[in-house]
This record gives sequence, C-alpha cells and structure tokens, in this order.
Amino acid sequence: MSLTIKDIAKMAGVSITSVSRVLNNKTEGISESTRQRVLKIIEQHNYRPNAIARSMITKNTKTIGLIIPDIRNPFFSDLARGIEDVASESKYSILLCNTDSTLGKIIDYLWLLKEKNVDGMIFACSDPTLNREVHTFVKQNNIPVVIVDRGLEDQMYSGVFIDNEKAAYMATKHLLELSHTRIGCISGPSFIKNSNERLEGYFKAHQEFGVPTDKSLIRVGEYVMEGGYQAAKELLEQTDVTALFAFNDLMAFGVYQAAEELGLKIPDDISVVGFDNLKYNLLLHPKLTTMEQPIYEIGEVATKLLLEQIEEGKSDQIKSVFLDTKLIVRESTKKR
Amino acid sequence: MSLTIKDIAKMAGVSITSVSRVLNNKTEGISESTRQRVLKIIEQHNYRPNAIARSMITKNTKTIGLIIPDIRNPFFSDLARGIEDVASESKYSILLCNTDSTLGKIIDYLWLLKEKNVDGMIFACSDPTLNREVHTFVKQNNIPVVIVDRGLEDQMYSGVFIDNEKAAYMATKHLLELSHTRIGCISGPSFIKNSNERLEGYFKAHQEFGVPTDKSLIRVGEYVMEGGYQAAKELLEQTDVTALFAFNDLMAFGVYQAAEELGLKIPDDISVVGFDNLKYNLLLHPKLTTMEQPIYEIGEVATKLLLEQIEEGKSDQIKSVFLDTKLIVRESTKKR
DNA sequence: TTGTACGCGTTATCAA
DNA sequence: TTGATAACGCGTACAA
Repeated sequence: MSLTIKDIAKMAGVSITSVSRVLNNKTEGISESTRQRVLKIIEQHNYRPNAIARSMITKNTKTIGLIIPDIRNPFFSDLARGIEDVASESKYSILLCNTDSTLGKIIDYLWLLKEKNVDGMIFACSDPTLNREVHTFVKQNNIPVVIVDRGLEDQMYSGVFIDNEKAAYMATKHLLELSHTRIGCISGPSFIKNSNERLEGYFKAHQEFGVPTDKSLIRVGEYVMEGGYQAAKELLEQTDVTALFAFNDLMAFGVYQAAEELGLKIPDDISVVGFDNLKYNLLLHPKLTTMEQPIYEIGEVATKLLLEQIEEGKSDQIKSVFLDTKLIVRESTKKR
Repeated sequence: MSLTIKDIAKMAGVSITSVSRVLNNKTEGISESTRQRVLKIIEQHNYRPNAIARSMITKNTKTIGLIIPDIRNPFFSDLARGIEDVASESKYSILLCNTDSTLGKIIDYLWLLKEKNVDGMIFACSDPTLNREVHTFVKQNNIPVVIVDRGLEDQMYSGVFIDNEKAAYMATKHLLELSHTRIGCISGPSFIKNSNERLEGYFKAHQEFGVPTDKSLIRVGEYVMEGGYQAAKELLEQTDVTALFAFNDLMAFGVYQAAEELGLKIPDDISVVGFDNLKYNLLLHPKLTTMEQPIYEIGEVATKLLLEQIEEGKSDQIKSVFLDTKLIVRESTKKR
C-alpha cells in the first residue's frame, strides 16, 4: 500500500499532527525546523495525502459533477473543456455524467453524485425547476448547482445564459431583412427552455416586421443532426419556405443534408441560419450563417460561479450571468 | 447533514452491523424479518450510504480516470462516451482529465488520480512506456491501466488498438491503385506511436507497388484541423502531389480548407484520404474517403478490459485487443 | 442471528 | 511548539 501520514510521522520522528500541519501549510503550532524536517521526508518519499480520508473530515471532495446530455455533442464537449480548465486551476476535478436527457439517468446520477459527495454540480439538462423530482432532490440535499444553457426558471438557481429570445430575434430579423416571409423554424424539444425562448424571438421579429407567422412552418427536432434533417425534409417538401432557422448548428447540418438530398441549393433556393457557431461548421459549404454563442466561456463562467458558491458558501445567493451572442453572417443566407 | 448508517440503525432499532448487512446484500447473519424492517426505513428516508466512507474500508472508489488530450476532439468525445456507457453499467464513474498532451498536466493528473484513489485509468496520451516518468509512476503505484489509441510498446500494458500499419497500408494502396504516385502524407507527431505505425503502412504500400517514396512529401501535423491545413498548404504549394493521405479526419478537414483556399478541386485536382471516419465528416463536400476505426467500441472494450483488471485483480495479465478498420470509399478520391 | 468494537487515513480539539 | 486522541461514516472480525 501507499505511505500514510503515520509512516511519514514515524520517519520524521514527529507526531502525525505535525505532519498534518505541514501538509496544510499551517503556520501556527509548528517550528520552521520541524517543518523542514517533515518536508524533506515528504519529498524524499513522494508522499501525498489520501484525498478520500481527507474528505471524510473536511466534507469536501474537490470534485464537481458535470451533468450533460451527451459529450459527443460538440456543444457540450466545448462547454466541458471550459469547465474543466477553470476547475482544474482550483484543483477541482470533473465527474462526467451523460444523461441523454433521460430523467432516469439524471436521477441516477444525482444520487451517485450525492453518494460521492461532490462539492457541487453543473447542470445542463433542462432546468431543474421544470422537473419536480430533480428540483426537490437538489434542494433537499442542499447541493450547490449552477445551470447552464438550459434553464432559468424563477431564478431558483445560479446560472450562465444567453438572451435566447433576443438572439433568435436577431437571427430571424436577419432573414426578414433579406425579404424572406416564409421562414421555417426548427425548434428544439419544448421541455428545454431555450427552445421556447428562441421561439419567442422568432415570433417577435415577425410581429415587428408585420409578417404573419404560420404554425405549420414550425417543427421540433432533437437538437441533433438527424432531428434537423427530418424536420427540414418535411418543411422543404410540404411547405413553401424560402428560409430555415435551425435552433442549433447541429440541426442546421441536418438541413444541409436534407437540402442536398432534395436537390435544393443553399442559399439560392433556401436560406439557412443556425445557432451556436460550432467550430466544425467551417466544413460546410456554403459557410453557415449562424448566431454565435460563447460556449467555452459559458463553461468557464459557470465554474467560477459554482466555485464561489462552494468556497464562500454563497449557495443562497442566486446569480445569473448573461453572455453576449453575435450574428455571424456568412454564405448560407441571401436576399429573396 | 445527511443521514448515516447510525441514524438508520437507531430508527430501525438494530445495530449498524445489521444495516450494513442489508446495504451489502449479505445473506448470512441476518433474518428476513430484520432485513425487511431495515429496508423499509432505508426506503422511507431515501438513505444512501456515503461512498467516501465506504471507500475508506473497501479501498475502491468505483471511479476511473480518463486521461485524454482534449475532449473537444470528436475522436476523444466519442471514445469517452463509449467508456462512460460501459463504466456506468457497472456503477463506475469517470473523472475527466484533459492534458493537451502536455507532460506537466499528465503528471499532475496522475498524482491527482492517485490521491483520489481511482480504481484504474484509461490512458490515451501516448504510450506510458514512451515516457519514463509516466511509466514509473504507474508501475510504482500499481494502478490498473489500459491504453487506447496510442501505445503498445513491449506489451507492458493492456490496451485496445487497431492495426495502424495495415490500415495505413490499405489507405495508401487505395490511392496507388488509383494511379497516384506522388502521395503526400500528413502524419501526426512522432511521439505518438500510431503516427509511426501508419507511416510504416504508407511505406509498405509504396514498396509493394514499386512506387518510390519521397521524404519531402511527408509532413507532420498536430492531429487537429489547423495542423492538417498547414501541412496541406505546404505540400500543395511546394510539391507535385496528386493525392494526400491525412492520418486523421481532423487534419483531412484542414486539407479541404487548404485546397479550397488554393482553388484546388477535390478530387479532380487532388485526391484526399482521411482516417477515423468521424461523424461530422458527413458535412464535407465532396464526401471524404477515409479509414474507419470503431472509436466508440474501442472505448467500450477498453473499459471492459479495465474493469476485468480491477475486479478480478488481473493487473499482471497483459491483454491486447485489436479491432478492425475498414476503408470507406466515398467521393474525395479519384483515378489520376 | 445479532451487536460491540476496531480500523481505514486524515483533520481538529485540547491538554501538555 | 508539540502530540494524544477524538471524530468522520462505514465494513468486518469476533464475541455474545
């Protein structure tokens, strides 16, 4: 087995208390000479304290749970990296939890994270308040939580967000300004709050331009490529849309595939706007016009928020941070 | 605070030993009636044992460390998902460690994972034996490790691999059969073993076809888009290549960008072959011919191997699993 | 079948 | 400045 604090104490000829003091950089209660002596032994033997045992006392594990639908989704892997970078700076590590947005898996992970005594969680699977079970769990166990990307209901949790309504409004406006009046909309599942918020923006822009909206032009996809493909195919075949606004880039990718399959040229036959500005949409031809959001940064800020909550015990203070989005006009949109 | 085993024992009017027996499904030493009584209390109060405290005794944490360069790389996020899926089936969870292939970060994480008593690690940052420091660390601490994607030196570790040489041979052969004789090669860093193995395959195919190789046609990229872009730009500007073999799809993406920038048409002016068959290369036009490897499955198998090692204490048995690759011919290659 | 008591490797308390 | 010793929440040997 590994060395323990006891071994070090014995080797240094001091008590374990003294070793502990050195380990935790306590200035009081230890002389410089013994500190040096202990330090030397520690270095010599490359001793590191057992984090598990330490956790038992300190009640913190320096670990945070990351609950997301699927790490394969580039949005979430980008987010995860932002989170990990900030977390590891403060010596925290990340427990990865893929839920596929399944309530069962979410609940299972919630329990797991609790059993493992994580210090906090970053939650990107819909707003906890939208689900009673999740919400009561978190509140009952008093676990620091920051929500990200999806959420913000009644300000019950701290979180990092974008102004989804405004962003969607800007994107739709862009299409309206290009004289499109039949704008198809590929939304995300309605249990994800940002879908509805973006829908609001879509409506608002139409209203402002005096262009009537048509419910039949609105479809729902799963926020993945296949979802976008399916919805786009329906819209392109069954309606007279001249433009398509997909609520994320992944679905916009699907739109490209559907358009290609139907022999429709982008942007000549159909204009397309996405949302996120994923790195890999550089691969698309023509290049995708999209609403950029600072995914990596969202992860960074969320983690800072969470660490504040954890380390300063501010779990009762709700703090919402809004980051900016930006319309990136490229080649997939064109005047009608 | 949360309930403890003590609380449950008190409420059920039994000793903590009895509760423990129920928790661990021990059949001996407990009557069915007390079991039911305890179970009822546990359910009523939604009690779950503290995993940390349990770890102190059992010496396992049901946690495995995943050490990869960058989760944003679709290869690794796919891999991670395969790992997580198998791990979570056995109630293991994943600690995510991004190293950017930096030795410093790798070492830091190694220590961290040790301090946190992970039960094992999956390592995808070059072969540990290639780095003395990493290797001695792992061996000294006797941590179960499975390597993946990059490695296999002297069979010192269990691992899941593909036959890189053969795969690269097949890919190169494909180009040679299309009458290409000036085949540029965009390899990965030489400290990553698979780069060298693939290079071997590249050479072997040339030899077999009696086509001379030319060192000036071989460049090294960082296994990311920018790396491929840079290398491709040089090769396309400075040499007379008619085909390019990128050692992963990410770099092939870069090749597409370079080709476009230089006004070269794929496959008319230049044929391109990639490696991996990432999902998002469906976005490319023309569609990329590539050597598919079963990334998700590699993650699954690696985890199974690791769990075997952990649970059956087979950490001395070295087991290498090789999975198949498959050339996917699409539209980016053409007869010269 | 049941329960007491010890130990896991730390940190924290308090007396010396 | 030091160091015994009691926690932390659990599993388990051993005694009852």
